[in-house]
Amino acid sequence: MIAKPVDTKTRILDSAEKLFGINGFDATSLRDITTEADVNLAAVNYHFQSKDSLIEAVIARRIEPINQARLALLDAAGREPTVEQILIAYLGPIFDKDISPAVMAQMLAAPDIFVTQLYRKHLVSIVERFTAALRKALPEVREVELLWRLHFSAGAMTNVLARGHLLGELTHGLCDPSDRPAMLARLVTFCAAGLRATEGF
Amino acid sequence: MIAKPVDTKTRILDSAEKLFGINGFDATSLRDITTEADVNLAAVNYHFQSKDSLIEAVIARRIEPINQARLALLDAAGREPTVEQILIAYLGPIFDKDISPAVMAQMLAAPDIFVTQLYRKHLVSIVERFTAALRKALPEVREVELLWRLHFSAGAMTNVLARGHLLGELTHGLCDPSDRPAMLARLVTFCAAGLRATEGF
DNA sequence: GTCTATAGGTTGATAGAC
DNA sequence: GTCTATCAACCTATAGAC
Repeated sequence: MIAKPVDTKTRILDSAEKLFGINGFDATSLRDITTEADVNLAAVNYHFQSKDSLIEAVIARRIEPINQARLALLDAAGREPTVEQILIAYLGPIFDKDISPAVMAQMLAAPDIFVTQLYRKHLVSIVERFTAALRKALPEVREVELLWRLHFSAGAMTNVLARGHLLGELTHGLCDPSDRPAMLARLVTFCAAGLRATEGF
Repeated sequence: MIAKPVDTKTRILDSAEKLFGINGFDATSLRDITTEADVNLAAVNYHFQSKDSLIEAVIARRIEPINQARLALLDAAGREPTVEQILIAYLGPIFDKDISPAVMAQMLAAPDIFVTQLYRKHLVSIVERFTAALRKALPEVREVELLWRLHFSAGAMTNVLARGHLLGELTHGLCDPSDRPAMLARLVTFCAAGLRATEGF
């Protein structure tokens, strides 16, 4: 079997994704990326014009297939999906795809303008679809509460993507972050309970 | 009333905290900080030796009073605190103190070594105390589950600290992130329900 | 303690040969 | 498309005068 040759552009994207995830966008220089990818420094500007555009490209390459998978799962759950089905449709693809979770996490700390831009470009329509589904599944939860709780859920998801791998270490092996399906199940259980919570305590 | 003069060291810490929160650790240069603080560039190295030590100092200055407030609240809740009381003791001080939430969020995206170090230095003993309290309040939840759910809760908290202010904008004003007590109450309700969730679905 | 000046190194981006 | 070479700007950290 002959290894398929990978073109320069893809090699840059792969290396950038890897290094961005480890060290962040700012701390990763174009030189780091081109060295890792074993391509020439000038190639990155030839293919992506600027570092900012490269960051955008790294994210866009992963987020679009994930969004497609999300909608497909939501549709497959039928006309009246449960809270759990909705959460699995939203969260599952992120855990499935060979996305670099760390890159997603880096976005959390990126400047507001950058995050807002990405949200509007890649996420707003998805979030609207899923919010609508949840609204229907949880008619007893007021709209404001629902939106806040979605925000909390997104945070739980991001944190587990960003730092899940440390949890194994910090709990002396008791928690196993490499078991992705189990992690997803736990996250869904947690968020579903939070979304369904009764107000006031 | 005469304004209290603020010394150089404090001015550097204040400016660093502000700028780190907005642009992150890497993207903020010592020049940015000294310009904002209106002090000389060399002063930062005189007072803090290096940029890394400055980052450490910025975080340590805030985290220690918070941890003290946390333990005080936990103690004040008595010998058998409820899940809600425990959560309020842990989460409340972060929302109270005039900490820069954004700086806390930046830590989330920092390199693993840095995060692990900070965790071990400032958080591990606190987390142990709170985990023990929760274990007692939730005897029906297995240890592994509890640890995972704490991780989820921490994520929800961090996300709301880091990006809560965007939620107002993104929900067209429906959610109001400036109402901190309401935000805390919602977060506590959400996490408490998640922590108490029944396994399997 | 505070300053100026600068060393010594990195960065993103580009010009121009092949 | 890919390379080398280089620019101009920026960075952290420090030496040494006051």
